[in-house]
Amino acid sequence: MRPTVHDIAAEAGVSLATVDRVLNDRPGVRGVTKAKVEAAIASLGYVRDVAAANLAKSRVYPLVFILPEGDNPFMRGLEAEVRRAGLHSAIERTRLSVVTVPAFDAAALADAMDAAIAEGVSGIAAVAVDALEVFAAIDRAREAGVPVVTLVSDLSGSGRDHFIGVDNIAAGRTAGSLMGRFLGNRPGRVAVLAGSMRVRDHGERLEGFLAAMSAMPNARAILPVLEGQDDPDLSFKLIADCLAAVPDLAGIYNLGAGNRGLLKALAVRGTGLCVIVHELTGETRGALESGVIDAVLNQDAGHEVRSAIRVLRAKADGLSVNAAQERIRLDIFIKDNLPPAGPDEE
Amino acid sequence: MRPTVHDIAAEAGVSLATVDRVLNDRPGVRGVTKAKVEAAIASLGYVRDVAAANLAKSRVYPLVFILPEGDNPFMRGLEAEVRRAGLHSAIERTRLSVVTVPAFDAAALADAMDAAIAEGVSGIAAVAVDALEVFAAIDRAREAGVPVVTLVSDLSGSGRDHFIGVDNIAAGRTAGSLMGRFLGNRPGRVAVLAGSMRVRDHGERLEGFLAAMSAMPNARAILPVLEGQDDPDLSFKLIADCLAAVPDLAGIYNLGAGNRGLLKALAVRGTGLCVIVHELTGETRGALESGVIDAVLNQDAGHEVRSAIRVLRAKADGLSVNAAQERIRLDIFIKDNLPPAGPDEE
DNA sequence: CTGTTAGCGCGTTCAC
DNA sequence: GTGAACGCGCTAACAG
Repeated sequence: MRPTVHDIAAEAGVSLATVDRVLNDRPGVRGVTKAKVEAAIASLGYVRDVAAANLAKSRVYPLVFILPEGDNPFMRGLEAEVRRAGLHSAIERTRLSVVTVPAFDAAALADAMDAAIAEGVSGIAAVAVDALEVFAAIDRAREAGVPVVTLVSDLSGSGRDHFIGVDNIAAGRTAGSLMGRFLGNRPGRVAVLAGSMRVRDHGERLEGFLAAMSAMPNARAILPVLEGQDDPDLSFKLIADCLAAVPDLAGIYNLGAGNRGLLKALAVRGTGLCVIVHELTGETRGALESGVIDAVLNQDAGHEVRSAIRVLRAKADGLSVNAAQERIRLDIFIKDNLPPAGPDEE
Repeated sequence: MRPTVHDIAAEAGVSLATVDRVLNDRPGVRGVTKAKVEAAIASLGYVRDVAAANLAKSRVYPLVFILPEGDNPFMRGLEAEVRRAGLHSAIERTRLSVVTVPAFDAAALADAMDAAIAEGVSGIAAVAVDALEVFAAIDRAREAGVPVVTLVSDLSGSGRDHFIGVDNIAAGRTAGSLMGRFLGNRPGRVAVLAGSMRVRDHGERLEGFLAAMSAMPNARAILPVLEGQDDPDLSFKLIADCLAAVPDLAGIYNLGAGNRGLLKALAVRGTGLCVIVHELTGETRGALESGVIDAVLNQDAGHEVRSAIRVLRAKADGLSVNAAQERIRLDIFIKDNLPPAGPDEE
């Protein structure tokens, strides 16, 4: 049996309450007493039983996820993962809720954050929009003692406690590297489709992609970036026009959403191209299987949600997080290592 | 607040003990009473608080991992992950131990399993060797009520409760697909290095690799498989000889261990080759960064260990496991999406 | 067959 | 400053 608070109390010659005060770093303990207790803790190798502690506290953690609304499949997948995690909320003593706001709408995001703070949530996870209103809302949360993590798209430089998502520069590099190798010495230019350069993750991916492509042995021309606003219809039009206008097109990298439009355009005329996109969804999975898409770069939404919950709980309790363990990997999927379809769609 | 056993007792008009008997499916309850309690459980939407239950039981789960000994870096990494998971054993009420046995030694593995059963462990995770002794030992564990999971290399057809590892046929296909695409229309033959065809995972990887290569648009000759017995020295010799004897060698796939020998041989003369190997270790990481290796296929040892623990605990409690959640993914790493080096070495 | 009671390890009033 | 006692949700003795 491992040591309990009783053992420590006995070892240190004090009562349970005093041990508890020392353990939770609360006032009302003399320095000498505290030292005695700490010595006992160290010598016995005590580790607190978190489950029992939570049981005693009977504390619940209301956590809110603020996500962009709309039909972006990745975001809807993220939402589904939050709901799924909510099923386990019982055992984890956490109560999860999702709030959706218009995409790229900084004011709406800030409002949602303020509402959450007012409600007294114990943590906020949000897909950050790069705007001053959001910086300010994060600061207000900080003042209110509510931890904030950014999800998928970061806002470094703000007061957010943690970022949960992939290294987007590395993601772009990975795409460029794969594109270069898959194309080999085949001639032709490459097109890049983005959502909007106004969000950080897209900008970072582009940066990494261009760097990797230019480092390839075979120099290759990259067409000016197409901005599809993550909108399927606009993306379709941009790609269709591009396919018509660029006879020697060799590859396409879509670093944003809007895959549906891209795939629709490729269905018309899209063989022989090297196509690399982000996010494994029902659509991209199908296109990977049928050979229309060559590779999908993915961030696991389920991992991200669970990581956000762990981090927010830890921060709410004032604990430190193991950054290495919370790092989100960039998955490379090709037709052959595609995992079986998940419950929502993956 | 969610309902507790007290609420159920009140709702059903019985005592706590009766509720507990029904919940844990223990005898000594009349059919009518049982039905009443079950109705109350359903109507209140009760879900048991596992943490509290474990606390009350103060049960511990002694789990044993049986791994091949020797300097196979992947296996040592697995062992390190078990030790790391052991640090959390406190909170999970699990006591982890590792036993190493000579690699490919079925009798030693069977003995270790019998010893574990005799010790009264509540679960066994083992890297399976494909032999009758092991089948028999698994059956004995089953009779003793001790759940068994196979790790990394499966033994389907045996009585093992679960397999934790990657789909090795898909892994081979993935390697073949990447090899084919990376080589493109470059001419040359491809060599395959294996440990031993006597273990299932190696056989399955080869099968997948050959299938994928033959499905490529450019037909390419594959040299006869080299069996390095997962031994660095033998692997070195085989590859060095191959490099000398095959002037038009274009690529090498190592589907087993022994990467150290392979890398040593490549250091002598190994530029311009497409090299794909398994398992991300300190060695393969370095070779990936320096460009000697083009891709590493990996199974996350940490995930595997944690999955094994979850599955064994569930089986020990007679619970069902969510197979989809426990599936181990095949990671593809290239230079650009390499995660930061982990605590042990990755 | 069913109910009572005493903890599991910890946090938290309250008194002293 | 410090300590005793109760309860979190559940299980397991022991009565009845």
